[in-house]
Amino acid sequence: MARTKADPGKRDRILTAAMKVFARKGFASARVSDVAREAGVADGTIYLYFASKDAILISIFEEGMQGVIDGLVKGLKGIDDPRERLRFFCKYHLTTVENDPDLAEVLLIELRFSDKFLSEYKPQVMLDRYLEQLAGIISEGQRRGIFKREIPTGIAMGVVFGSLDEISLHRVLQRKKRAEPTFDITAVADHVANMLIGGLAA
Amino acid sequence: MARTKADPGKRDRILTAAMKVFARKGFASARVSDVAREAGVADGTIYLYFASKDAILISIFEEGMQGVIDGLVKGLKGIDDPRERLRFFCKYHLTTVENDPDLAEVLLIELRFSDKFLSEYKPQVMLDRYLEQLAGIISEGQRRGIFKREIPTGIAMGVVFGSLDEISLHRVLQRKKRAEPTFDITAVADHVANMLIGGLAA
Amino acid sequence: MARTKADPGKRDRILTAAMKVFARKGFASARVSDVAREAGVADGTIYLYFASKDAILISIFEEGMQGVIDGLVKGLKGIDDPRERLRFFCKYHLTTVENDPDLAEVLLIELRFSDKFLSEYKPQVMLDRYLEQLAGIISEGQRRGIFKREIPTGIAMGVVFGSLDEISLHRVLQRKKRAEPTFDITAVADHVANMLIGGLAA
Amino acid sequence: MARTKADPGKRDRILTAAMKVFARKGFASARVSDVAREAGVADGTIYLYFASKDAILISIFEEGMQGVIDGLVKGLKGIDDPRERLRFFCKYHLTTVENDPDLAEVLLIELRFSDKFLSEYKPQVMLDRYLEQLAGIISEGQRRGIFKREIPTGIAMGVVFGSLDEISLHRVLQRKKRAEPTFDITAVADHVANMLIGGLAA
DNA sequence: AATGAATGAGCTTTCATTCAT
DNA sequence: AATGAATGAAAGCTCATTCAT
Repeated sequence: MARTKADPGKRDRILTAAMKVFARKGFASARVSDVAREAGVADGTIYLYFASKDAILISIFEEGMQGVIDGLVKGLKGIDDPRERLRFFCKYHLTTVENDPDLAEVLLIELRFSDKFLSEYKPQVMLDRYLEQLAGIISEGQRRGIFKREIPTGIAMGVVFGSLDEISLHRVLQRKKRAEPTFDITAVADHVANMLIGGLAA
Repeated sequence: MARTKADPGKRDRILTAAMKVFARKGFASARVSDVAREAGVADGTIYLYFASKDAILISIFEEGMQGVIDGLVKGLKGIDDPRERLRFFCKYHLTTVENDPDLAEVLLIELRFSDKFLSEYKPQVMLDRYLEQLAGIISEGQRRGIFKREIPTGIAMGVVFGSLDEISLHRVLQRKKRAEPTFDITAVADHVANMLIGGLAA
Repeated sequence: MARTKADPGKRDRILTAAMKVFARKGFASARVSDVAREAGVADGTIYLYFASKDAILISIFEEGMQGVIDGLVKGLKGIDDPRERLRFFCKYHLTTVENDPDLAEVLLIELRFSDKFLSEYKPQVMLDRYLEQLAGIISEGQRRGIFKREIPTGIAMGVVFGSLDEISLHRVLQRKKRAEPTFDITAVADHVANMLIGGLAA
Repeated sequence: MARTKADPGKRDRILTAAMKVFARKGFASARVSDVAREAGVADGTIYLYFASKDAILISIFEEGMQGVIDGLVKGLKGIDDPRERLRFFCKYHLTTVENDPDLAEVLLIELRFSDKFLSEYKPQVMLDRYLEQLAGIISEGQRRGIFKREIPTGIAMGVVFGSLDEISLHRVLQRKKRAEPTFDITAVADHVANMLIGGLAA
């Protein structure tokens, strides 16, 4: 029952394969045997490392988000100005998506809607830990009088996160159509950050 | 075979039921018999009005988006100032989602990712018609020197649409958890519009 | 329950339509609604004249075979020489198939194998009444010393009926491929009769 | 997906079971689950060896006819006199049917009418390869002046094949009614061959 | 530990039959 | 008598999961 000490490299290979397959076909339409083929293992082997198809998705959520959050927290250390912290958040989000689009797609899409088919799992929890960081940046900026106080923090968070999400997603989808992106991702991040900082500036 | 002159009310009932069910469980996880039960008809009846499960989803896309676009275009008529046009876009988007959250959820989620399981259907086309309106608002504002010219239109669109999408989605998800929304939707729309206009203002 | 005095012309139209449809697609693959459309009536109307899809097939069997047998018996009246009676049998069989290929196809194919899907119906009964005539011709010829006595009557019947059946079927299938038949049907009948009479002649 | 190196015995067991079931109920009325039960496997297992229900039937056609044709060709080797070749053809046909009546029934019945429900498959091709052998026997006999030249070869073929087909079928159907056959099959073959040779003899 | 053939529940879809109009 | 929309019981097929090897 997936409580095993087996080759940890194999567990990772399955997880990576699953990201790729779930990103390509969507979780519900992906088959376990697709994941197995992609990982180069037999169907049954999957079940030595994961209890079910759902469990694979959940592992991607937990471990993927954890990695993303860790990187974010580390990057924010040492930046003080809320404007620069916000700019970093934008850059971090967009480059992370750019660098691991399969993980990004699963996190951005499947994670958010997984409550539709995953009963008993609260995916929001991991996402909230990510958003907490953003909440901190904005509310601190407001406290310091750098960001407008009249805009409710939750709404500002929605604008920031939504912008990044949409732009990430757009690039991911473009990439699938093999379209060459018009702008370099850091240029995009600066434009977005400028616009958001402009909108928030007191 | 959808070759029927029958009770158009029944076709609508099926479509409405399908929206509800697809919104609740996601298209891939929803069963045709769920839709039938929700609509109060027999499973087979569905197939008198729609050729397949996919065809139901596509009808929701086409007819739903068409209604949304028509309403938007009509509402924008008579507004001249790009700032006010943008504000109207925000309000329209958010109230539309608020008023028909099932339709919104299907359009926002399933429409965008349907290329993963619907072969041969290009959902993006309808969505693009909606986004064209937004593109028009922003580029006209830039032309008139009201909005910053240095921000690429496509990126600004991503920020606007992403913000609205995220906030809509957030409210839809909150509603499912039966949480009382903190703000009235028009208040939210104004905050969002203010922030976006602030970010864009030349 | 199909016990009706309604328009007998309509009953016939349904029967004729059913022959056509069953001939074209086979009984099992034909749909009742195909028959209805071909007959120009509503699906439900079928059930005012026939108790079930099976009942239509059985009616074709019974009424079709009865007509064929009546014509055969009438034609044989007045022919005395067993060789000429056999020749007439061949001609009659082949021209009947040629003139009403839809009926022929249903009788030749579906009737003979209907015990596979029609429980409780003995199709052989009607066919046996037809074959009885052939049995009479052959055994009388043997009795009179015109046909070989050493060949068992049943086997001779099989050869005669099988020949005609195969050739009929072959022509029916050719017709479907819209191939022009090489020989006129009466010429074919004469060749076959000659060969069979030659094989039987004492 | 039939992409398997698995137990070839199982594939054969499914094929044999399918012959039995198709022979008993007809292809169209037989259910895949009937075949599975008869073969002693689960429904899904069928699909590890065959892509569809149709594919099972086609495999029976191809492999069954191939075996029959191979046996015929081998048996005809070494026989020179067209009369003896024809006699062998009769014996071979009738004993083959006698020895594997399920296969025979599927080949004789379903193969010939499969164009009614199998789109895109030309079953006639395999049957024609069998009939080619017969055509060769008859036309060679005619060339040598042993068989009547005035009878068109195609018609003679129809008589020969139809006779054998009818008699085979009759025995198959008798067997189903558990009636004891009156004659040994080789005796029948000799009677038939005598009659046919008599009819053809120059 | 790893395999992959086998399983069978559950899905979409079809179509003979019914029945309110 | 006639209609045809509606029904719902199957049927073919898929695929997550199991388990003998």
